[in-house]
Amino acid sequence: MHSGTVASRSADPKDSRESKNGGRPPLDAVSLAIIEQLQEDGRRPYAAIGKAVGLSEAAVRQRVQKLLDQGVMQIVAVTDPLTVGFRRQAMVGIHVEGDVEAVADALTAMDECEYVVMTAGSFDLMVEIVCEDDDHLLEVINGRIRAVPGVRSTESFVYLKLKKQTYMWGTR
Amino acid sequence: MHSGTVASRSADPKDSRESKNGGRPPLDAVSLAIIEQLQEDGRRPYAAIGKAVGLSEAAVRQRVQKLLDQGVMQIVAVTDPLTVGFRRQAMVGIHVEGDVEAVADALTAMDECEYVVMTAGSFDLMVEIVCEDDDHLLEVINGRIRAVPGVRSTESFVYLKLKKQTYMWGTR
DNA sequence: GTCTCTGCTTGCGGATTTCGCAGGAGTGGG
DNA sequence: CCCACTCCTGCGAAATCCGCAAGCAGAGAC
Repeated sequence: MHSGTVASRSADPKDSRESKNGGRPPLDAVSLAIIEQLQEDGRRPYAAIGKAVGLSEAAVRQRVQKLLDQGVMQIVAVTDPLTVGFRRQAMVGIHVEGDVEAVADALTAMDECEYVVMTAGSFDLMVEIVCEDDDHLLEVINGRIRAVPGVRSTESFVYLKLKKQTYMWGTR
Repeated sequence: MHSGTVASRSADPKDSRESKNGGRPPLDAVSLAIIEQLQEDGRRPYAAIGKAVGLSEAAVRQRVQKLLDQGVMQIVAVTDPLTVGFRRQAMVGIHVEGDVEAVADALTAMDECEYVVMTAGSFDLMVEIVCEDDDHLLEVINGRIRAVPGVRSTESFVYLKLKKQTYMWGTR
């Protein structure tokens, strides 16, 4: 029902330059503040957020709902995978020949790829892999990733220890 | 109050091999299921989670609280930084001489480092940097990171486009 | 000017959820 | 056996969520 609002926006000719990253105006200052609140505590009640950002409870509720619908943010539990039983993680740098985006899409479709980003530098693509054990990791990297058409070569960086993991941009 | 529980556990001699990653038994199956639920929706009510994992509402609440207190998981809003006004991101690979962990700690203390991990491979450390613009990025990488004692050299991979970002391990 | 659209506010009530606390069951130590 | 500890359940009271309605203000379009 809320998505109807978004759809009507897309129909607006002025929004034709809308791309996948979301061609919407960078983001309102108040919404930023709301996101900050939820980055500190994803379960913080709407009333408390409203008090913090200077909005009514209902307004906060509407904004949060829209932000979620639009995919601008998501409220989720995050963990250190090592703690949750995934014993092998790695960052993999990839050299691509041909269409980088196509390769990225193929990797995105893999469950074990938790993070996929196109980069400038000596790698065209960097992906983070989450696996249960060494065999699994080997199978994913040497079996599946290298099998993707366009992947010229890969370089792996197995995780030894996760030192920091935050989601607090804007909170500074 | 709940932290007291943790402290008493630490006092147990059997837990002496407890390290920073948390020397606790890999994690209960039920807790795993709870985390899965919260990875799908960080605001899902305790009663609904309880129904899904076969526990009472109160029990789920206690478990979640403990998981949060222990730092096993956190419930937060996550966004694509590009959407939120941070226009420059980069992964930085670092070669270290001397104590890798000390360097990692120094980088962890920097606000702009969102992600710090010790790796095996041609880099000793990989860190993800979130900045507002090119100047900021330059200052962080060439000014601050390289100034950390023990950093021998760095290699940067500027983000062009974030293709995937999930937090759904265990959901497969 | 008027009309319309969008977004915020206030207020409301009912359903739902959160939260604290009083037990009860199971375990391991002395 | 008893104690201490952990984990669970059940149950009210308080707070929160959620939908809805009416009113208002600003921005455009015409």
